Amino acid sequence: MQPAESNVIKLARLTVACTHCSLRDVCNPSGAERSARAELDAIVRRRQPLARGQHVFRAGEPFRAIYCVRSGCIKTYATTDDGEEQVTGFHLPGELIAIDAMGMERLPTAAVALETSSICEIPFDRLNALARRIPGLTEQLFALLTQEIAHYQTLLLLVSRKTAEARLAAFLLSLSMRFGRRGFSPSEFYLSMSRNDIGNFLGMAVETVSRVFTRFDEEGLITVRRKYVRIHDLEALREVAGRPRLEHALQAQF
Amino acid sequence: MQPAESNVIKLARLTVACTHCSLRDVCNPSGAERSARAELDAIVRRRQPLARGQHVFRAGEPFRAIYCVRSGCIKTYATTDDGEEQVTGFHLPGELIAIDAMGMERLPTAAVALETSSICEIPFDRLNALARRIPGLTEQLFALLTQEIAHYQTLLLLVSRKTAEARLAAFLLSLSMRFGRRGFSPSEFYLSMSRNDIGNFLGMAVETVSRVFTRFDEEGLITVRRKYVRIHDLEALREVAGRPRLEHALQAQF
DNA sequence: CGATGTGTTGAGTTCACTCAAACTTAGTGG
DNA sequence: CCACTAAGTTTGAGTGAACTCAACACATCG
Repeated sequence: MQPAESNVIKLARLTVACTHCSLRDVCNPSGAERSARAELDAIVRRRQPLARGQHVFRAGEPFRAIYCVRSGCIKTYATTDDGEEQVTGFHLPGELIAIDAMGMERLPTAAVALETSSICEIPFDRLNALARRIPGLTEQLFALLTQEIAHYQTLLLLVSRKTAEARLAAFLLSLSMRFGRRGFSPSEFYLSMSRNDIGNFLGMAVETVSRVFTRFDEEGLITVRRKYVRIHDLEALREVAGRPRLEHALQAQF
Repeated sequence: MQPAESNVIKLARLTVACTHCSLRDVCNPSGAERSARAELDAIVRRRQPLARGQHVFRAGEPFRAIYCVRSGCIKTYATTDDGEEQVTGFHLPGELIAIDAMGMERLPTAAVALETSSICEIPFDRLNALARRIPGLTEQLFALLTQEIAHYQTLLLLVSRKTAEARLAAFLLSLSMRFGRRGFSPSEFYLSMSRNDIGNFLGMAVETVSRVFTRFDEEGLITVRRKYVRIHDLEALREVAGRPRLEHALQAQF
């Protein structure tokens, strides 16, 4: 009984991951969606589920494939020459990782599971071969890369122009939206990343992350208890996320 | 006499821009460099020189081409919903702009000349057509995009983990390296961007930019007078650029 | 030669950091 | 099963780097 039920859950989650996958509408522009989708499916490989703390890949390894998260949560991070780490993203089911390595020899970032996670592997050479035959696929890959660039532009703006409160609000809104889009609750979820990871990602100290969480809780915007988060006032959170840090510099722009 | 001399200079600069262009080794991997280069040359269009303050394009315009800076300096910037600006880069001769729009409908960032500048236009549809015939070109375009992503990862790390001094030192080093690579002096150059632009780009107030410049000058690292900069101690500057901001958070990583 | 924009310098303030300690939870072995 | 440990989180106190506001200096230009 237990195994059966767990299978049901797994299948449900896998379906979610597939129908909401970032590669889902890879072939929409061209008419021949059906066959293209089938071909894409054929080259995708399911990998063994990863336990918390296991790496999908490490920085510097040769780049061979891109990956799609099916369930769980994957953290990606870059390491600098002087050993510093910068968390570059948290990836939920349906989202792709290692796309920042397309066209590179080696992976610039590492990826590690924050909880038990399952992923799909899409060998890059086979994807490339497919792209040569399917019109529109290359354009879709370009689009994925430019979306990645847009992600960094947003993040940069967030970190350099916004207060700690605005950053965390934006972070929660981002998670909410992405959970919602994938069929999970947008107002209630568990944070699989530590306060340390959040702080690193948003460029603030762990203590500040913790303090801002409690402040939001006290103000009634959210309820937070450790990993659990419930968003009460989405609109107020949006208002907070918009608050700029450099009032002065902004005035000077106009 | 004057016109002739100015022509000589112009030609020299153009040559610099071409032999050091980012698209220069676009076709190296495949053997047929020569013909590919010629074909690429054929689709490149020279545009009228731009005066200071003139836009190459604005955010939201339909994306049709990527551009290569031949001379001068181009600033790119993103604008958010709430009207805030984020300078995303300064582009020197030989560097490409609008590559963050490849595969998008519309341009996400705007580009404006900071001084009299000349640029090349490479229509994207023709580049795509070329890519279909020349093996390796698509991979090169992917590489350009991932380099752009790497640029943002670096910038993010810089803004979120480094002190104001480290940011400005890194900024100067970046300019120095890029000028040097393009055949200009790596130790002596003019900043065509304002303090405001620098501050915006690096996420710090104008006054701080100014103060750090004078501090570097007093310490003998550089000589700075308005737009003019001369780097005296490259190694010391590298040392400063490496200084992290969050000593605490970093220790917690290990 | 004022005018305007850009850059510099000074004074005071504040937000987020560091250091320190207490508390909570999850995991481990007696 | 519970004490014990380790890791992660929260809370408190004090500090400092970078911000804001304000005034001044310098350059460019009609």
